[in-house]
Amino acid sequence: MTAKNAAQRRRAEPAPAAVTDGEAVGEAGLNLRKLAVSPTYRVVAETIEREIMEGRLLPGDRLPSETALADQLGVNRSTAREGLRLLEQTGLVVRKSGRRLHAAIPGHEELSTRASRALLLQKVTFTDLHQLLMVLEPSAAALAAKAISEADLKALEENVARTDRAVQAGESESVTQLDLEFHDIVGAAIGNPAWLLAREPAAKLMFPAAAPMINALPQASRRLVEAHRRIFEALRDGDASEAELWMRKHVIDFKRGYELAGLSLDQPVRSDATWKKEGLS
Amino acid sequence: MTAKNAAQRRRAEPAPAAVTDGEAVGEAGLNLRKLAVSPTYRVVAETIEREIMEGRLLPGDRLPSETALADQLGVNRSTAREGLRLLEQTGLVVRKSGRRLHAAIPGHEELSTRASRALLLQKVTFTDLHQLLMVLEPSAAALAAKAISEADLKALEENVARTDRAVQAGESESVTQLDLEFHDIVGAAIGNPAWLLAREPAAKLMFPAAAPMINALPQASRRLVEAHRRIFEALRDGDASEAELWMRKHVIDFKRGYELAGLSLDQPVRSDATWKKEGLS
DNA sequence: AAACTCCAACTGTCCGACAAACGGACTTTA
DNA sequence: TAAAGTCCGTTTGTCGGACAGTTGGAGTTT
Repeated sequence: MTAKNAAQRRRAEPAPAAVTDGEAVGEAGLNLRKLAVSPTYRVVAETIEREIMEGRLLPGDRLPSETALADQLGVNRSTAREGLRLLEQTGLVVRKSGRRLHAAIPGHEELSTRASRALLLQKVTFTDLHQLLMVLEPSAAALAAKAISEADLKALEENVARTDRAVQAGESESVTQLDLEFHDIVGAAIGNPAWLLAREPAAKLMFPAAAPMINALPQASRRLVEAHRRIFEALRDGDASEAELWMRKHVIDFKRGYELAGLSLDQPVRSDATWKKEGLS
Repeated sequence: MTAKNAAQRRRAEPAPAAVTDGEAVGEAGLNLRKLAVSPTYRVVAETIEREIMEGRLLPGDRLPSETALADQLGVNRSTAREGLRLLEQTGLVVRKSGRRLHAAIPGHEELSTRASRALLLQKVTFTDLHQLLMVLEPSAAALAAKAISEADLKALEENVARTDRAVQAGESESVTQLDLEFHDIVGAAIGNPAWLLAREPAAKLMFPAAAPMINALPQASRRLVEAHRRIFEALRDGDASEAELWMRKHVIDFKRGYELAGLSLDQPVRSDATWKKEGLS
């Protein structure tokens, strides 16, 4: 073997794990601190996490093999693995090409998926989502007008074209998907990660929730395309207030359509499509 | 033993785990699908996750013991554990009273902590955060004016008083903390989980980032208290536009102060205080 | 009914094993 | 010589089994 049995000397000693202190005592009196122990696997995770947060492990770097890691930290491989599983879910480590683990920074993709899920469980209503997006989306359009790139414009144009076709064909599934994509592109065009993170979880729930509406009200989807086109043109021309205006109309219209389709605004939204193919890979 | 060796019959058979299919083939041709396997521990996690998402496991319910779980799913306890670790990080299961695991719905607390961390790693700038909150906070104030509860009003009033004292005492640490809290209360007052989730990660980073400013510019913190007080009064009186107005002033002023204090707007924000005591428990 | 005792059931860790997949070095072929 | 093919050491995924320390209750005593 290479250099395996490094810190493994303490034989089978299931000690209550390391000690991460709670808080120092506020006032005078006893010099004790509420000592809180974390299970070792968490300490492992936190250790690696720190390595990444503090830049000693850069995104893309390969992590040590499980055995090596366990060895360095002086824990059993099983324990180290549990720690890795924690990080894996956080998105701080990812599987590149199947096996090997690499350090990474969690993208908004993973975060917003989890956030959406949480919102679902918290029984957000359509009204809740709409209230938020009613504020965010028009501003997003305005901001995007100043910052959008050629590439994004092109993507938008194509999106509008495809949405148009999907509407003609009456494919409600595709329409909602493309609708979501349209708004995502606008949001991303601002180039502000915080913004993206703020809108995406809600958007992911609200836009797909409208699938039934597309079926019920054919003219709704036609208005949708119209609005998208106007927004696209405004963005192309760098006309912030026009973009904002149409986006606002669009979002308002969206709610109206939802109501007209007989969908209840204050019921918790259902998930459906969102989760179908959402494997963690 | 009770009923342990249930599905354990297949002896040590490290099969490549279950098969969660990729996507069906789009066009004609081969009837194959890109088959993607997930490791068993993920399948375990996804299974339990589904139980929770679909309401068969309600928040608060005790999960089966690890052994029982492993038994039911026909996997080894170690594997089941790894699955649990995934869920643990997601917040879908929590430790109530130390040991036993209970189902839960992830609160905005955990989500926004992770989101903030991600934003840090993505090197968000102060400008980014401000751009978002500049849109969200004023609207939040306006919406809160219509919806705020007595309890929240009381909390706000107290917060303002304490902030006032902290400013007098020149405790910049407390001031930023209280500032953050003030805005959190306003955000929460709307009673919209989606809203909370949207603003919190950014708020958690932006407001604390101003600690140095409080020290450098004493009058800045005085203006801060003044603004908070005005906002509180407007909310108390149900005056939406006044609340919005002052919140907007306040947020604008915040940025000005930041600049005047010589802090650079387009540098990635640093973490500091945010992470110090952020253990996962 | 409240307080106390005690034990079975759990969790946290560790050890050891092994099949399958992967990655990279080495060899053969065009 | 570069492309294609082969082979073997690593590494990951799973499994089985063990054991110390805690904990939640059942059962008992006050």
